[in-house]
Amino acid sequence: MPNASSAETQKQILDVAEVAIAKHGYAGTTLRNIVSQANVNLAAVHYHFGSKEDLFRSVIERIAEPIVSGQLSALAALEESSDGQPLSVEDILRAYVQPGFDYTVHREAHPMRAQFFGRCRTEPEPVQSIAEKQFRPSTEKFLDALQRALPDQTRSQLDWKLDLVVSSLIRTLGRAGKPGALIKTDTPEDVDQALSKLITFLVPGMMSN
Amino acid sequence: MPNASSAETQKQILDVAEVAIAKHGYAGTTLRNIVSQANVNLAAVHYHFGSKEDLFRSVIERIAEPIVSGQLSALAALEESSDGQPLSVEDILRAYVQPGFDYTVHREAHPMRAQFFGRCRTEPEPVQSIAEKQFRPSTEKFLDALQRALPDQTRSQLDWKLDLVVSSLIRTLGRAGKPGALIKTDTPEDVDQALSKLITFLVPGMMSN
DNA sequence: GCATTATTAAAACGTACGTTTTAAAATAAT
DNA sequence: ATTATTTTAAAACGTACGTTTTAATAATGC
Repeated sequence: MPNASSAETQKQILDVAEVAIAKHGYAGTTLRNIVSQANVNLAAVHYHFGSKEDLFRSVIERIAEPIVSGQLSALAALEESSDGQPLSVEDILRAYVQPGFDYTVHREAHPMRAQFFGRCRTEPEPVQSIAEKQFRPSTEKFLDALQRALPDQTRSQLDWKLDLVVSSLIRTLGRAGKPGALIKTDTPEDVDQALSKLITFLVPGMMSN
Repeated sequence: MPNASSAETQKQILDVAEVAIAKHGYAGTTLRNIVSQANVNLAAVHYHFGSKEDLFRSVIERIAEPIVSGQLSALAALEESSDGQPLSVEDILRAYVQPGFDYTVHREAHPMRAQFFGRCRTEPEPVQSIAEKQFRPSTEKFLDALQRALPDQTRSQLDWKLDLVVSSLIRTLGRAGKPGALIKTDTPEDVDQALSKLITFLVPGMMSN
């Protein structure tokens, strides 16, 4: 029966691990570095999570969940209010991209979170598979929606196009604040404008055949 | 005065290091793993390159050079044959993307090369800076060309757009052969068709304002 | 209160890392 | 041919890794 301080310890480890992995990658992140920043004992990682890889898995799951459920509910809300008419590509992409923007820029989330996602798509196995597995349910539903909106495009075409949308989203979020980036500051106006520009950049390519 | 076998040793180290870093990242790649695969002595790395970081620098430089010079000569050829008329966005993007396709898919280069580029844009410093420095001269020239072709767009807009083009290029190359990827096989027809589809996807967004 | 469990703490385990050192072998120069 | 130099080889250096073990402390159940 876990107590309050146990949950705190776990949260501190997860918080620090998330940023550390985003900054230095999985192999470049050491447990000793994590526990030092988190002010917990080294053995706590194995006690609460089992191993370094299991800790990584927990970090990914915790991060992905709110984004995936945000995407799914945004899509559901769209379909709810459309009364069976096909959705526009722009609306679909917005629903897909918006939660990532919200959770990495607007809200409490650490700005390093986008960097973390970028790493999830380039790190060696099993990191890639673990991350992809987390997002698959959402990806499938959005591909279905895109297929209905763009019936003259093949599924495989939509596959790689949506994959490039994700690449663009991650890159945009990860470069926020850096010189030449689309997102200049983290003010809501800046972020909303950036989101619109990103959508404007992506939608025409999505529709072109 | 280096001899023939010295150059061979260096090449073997560079070849193996390139693939290893692409697969496992900088921190995940060990010198002992490299020299074991390359059949050279551990001390040879420090003797020929100085340190692990210097080796990494050498790998990046060797890979970037042919691509950058390919991009620059393609752009120069375009401007040569256009007699001062503005270039089309499609032609510019083709000149920019083509060398990457050639050197990572068509030719002798290892298919892991695209993965390597992807890593260069996400790995911690100083890796990112080293890589970006290699491509900057080409990037600047292409931004100039895009600015002439799209005078109604701001430079900062072209900045992040071209950056997303690079992201899409790298992602497309890195996923070649995997399920759902744009590049299905490494046959010239497949690759050329994939390049055209990628350009078709990117050009409209590049022009939209 | 006492026994039991859950959690933290500290130390040590074996392994592997990047690097340096020392010496041997191969190559080039005179 | 013999010196001088370059390159390879082997071993060791100090450090740090993920993990395990052992013990102490804090919380819970009866």
